[in-house]
This record gives sequence, C-alpha cells and structure tokens, in this order.
Amino acid sequence: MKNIMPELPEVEITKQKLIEQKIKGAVVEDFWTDRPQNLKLFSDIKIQKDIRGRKIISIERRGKVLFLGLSGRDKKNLAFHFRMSGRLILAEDVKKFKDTSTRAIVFLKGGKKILFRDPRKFGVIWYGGPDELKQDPYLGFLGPDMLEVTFRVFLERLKKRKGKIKSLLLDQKIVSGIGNIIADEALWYSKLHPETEIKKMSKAQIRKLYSDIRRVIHNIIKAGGTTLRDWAHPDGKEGGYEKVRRIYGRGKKNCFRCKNPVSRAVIAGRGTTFCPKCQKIDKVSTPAGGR
DNA sequence: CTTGTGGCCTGAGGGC
DNA sequence: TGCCCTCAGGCCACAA
Repeated sequence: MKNIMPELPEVEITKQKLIEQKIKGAVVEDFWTDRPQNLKLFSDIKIQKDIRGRKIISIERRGKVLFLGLSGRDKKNLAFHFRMSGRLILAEDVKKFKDTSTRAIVFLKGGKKILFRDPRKFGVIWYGGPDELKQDPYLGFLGPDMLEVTFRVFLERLKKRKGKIKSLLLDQKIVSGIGNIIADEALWYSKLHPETEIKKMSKAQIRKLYSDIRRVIHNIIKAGGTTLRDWAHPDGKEGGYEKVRRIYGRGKKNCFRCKNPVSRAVIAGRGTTFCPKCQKIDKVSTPAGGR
C-alpha cells in the first residue's frame, strides 16, 4: 500500500456525503481546534465568537477546497483543505470518534458534530467573508475547478504559461483540483511524458489530456475515492481506487498498456510514475499514409 | 517568469 | 521482533 492523499475526488465525495447527511440547515453552536496555527484569516477565538448561531446554508467545492457557507447578515464561509491526510467525519458522539488526530470540531445544534481529522497536521481551515476569502493568497488565486472548466478556458490558461506539463497541471492557479495521482494517471492515458513542454503540445494533445483528466477524476469518484490509508469517507467507508489505478505507485511493475517496466522519477518536485515506452517526450509524427 | 530546495508533520514500510 | 531511517505529499517561503 502506498501513500494516497485526498485530491479533488475525495473532497467531492465528502461534499456529496455531507449533503446526503443533511447538514444543510444545521445551526452551529461552537467551534474548537487544537491547531490554531493552521487557521487562516480568523483566529480560533474570533471564529468561535463569530460562528455561533450561524446556519449552514451551502456545501460547495472548488478544487480541493470544501466550503461550508454560513448564514448571517455578513455571510461567512468555513473552508477546509485536507492536504495529505485530512478528512471530515460527521459524528453524533464526540467521545466515540474524537482521537488524537482530531484537529477541529464544529458542534451543531441537536448534537451532531463535524470532526476534522488530520494526523499530519497539514490541513488548513479558513474562516471569513467573501471579500476576505478573495484576499487569501491561495483562495484568491484559485483557478477554475477542473470539473467545471471548459476546454476553451483550460487551453487558454495553459497556453499562457510555459514549462513542463506536469508542474503546470499541479499548479492550482491554472486550474484547481489536480493532484499528483490525477496528474500521473491522466498523463499515462494521454501518452504524454510528464516533462513535455506545454509550448510543444498540439491543441489535439491538450484536448485529449483535458478529457483524460476529467475521465480519471470521474473514475476515481465512481470508485469511491483514492483512499488507501489516510482518507476515508465521512461515514467511514473506504475508497476503491485500486481497481481503476493504472500507473500511480506502480513503480516496479509493468505498464498495463505496453507491458514494459514503468519508471519512477522526481519531476516537478514530486514522485512521478510513468511509462517511458508509452509516454515519450518527442512523439514521432505518423508518416503520411502510415497507420 | 521559471525551477529547485527545505520545512511543515506523522505513520508506513524497508532494511537489518 | 523491533528499531532506525527514509519517504510520502500540498503548499509556501525563499533563493537562483
């Protein structure tokens, strides 16, 4: 088992579960955290004071960020970034579910609690109004969500930049929601070397990559998430990503497509798994009359 | 503008 | 078996 972290699909599944569990309309009674240093925009004291009595009016996702919209004359948002090991659990009984990796609790009227669990303490929580969120260096520059963005916009935003495709895909300012797993999987489907320069990519290649990324995301959501270890659904179920995984973490195995051994390298600062045979940097164009 | 490195963290897993 | 060490990764700060 390899390290698998929450990416867009986990956040999307969390969102769906929270909607199913009908937390919309619930009134917040209190907020607690043991990691005030992981809070953005508001301090723990200020959140606690400000959040009481507000109603959860929306549950949304953009990229890897989950937003709980809160009622009030001055609307607020409580937003979560799970980073590597975060997850949300809806619990009735805190004593039963709270453990040493519980970093924050949102207490709801009626006895339910939203627990933010994050063993590695990398997760981030924002609290603030729309204007404050816009001024945050991460949220304020977050690109369009990968499941929402059109091909036209995806192409336009990528083409404005230069560099290697993998590092651009991971840049949340261009489009949001792509993490290391999705990037490696999609590049494999698209038969692109992760170090391919964006400037050298054809429109057709980018179009295929666009649809492969969306296909990978949809497949992982359908499989129930990438969870192998850190992440779990709010209701405790685990993900079935193993079944759809094609390249990520298969370092010493053979490519599902060409049966040659896959490679592992550090690219864009991340562990990267790819098939050197299928994913060549310079694709030789098909000779006229070929194929 | 770009790339690279170290730091934040803890738990898993390899080596012995 | 159990200890030690390295690695995993999203993002940021900082340097080149």
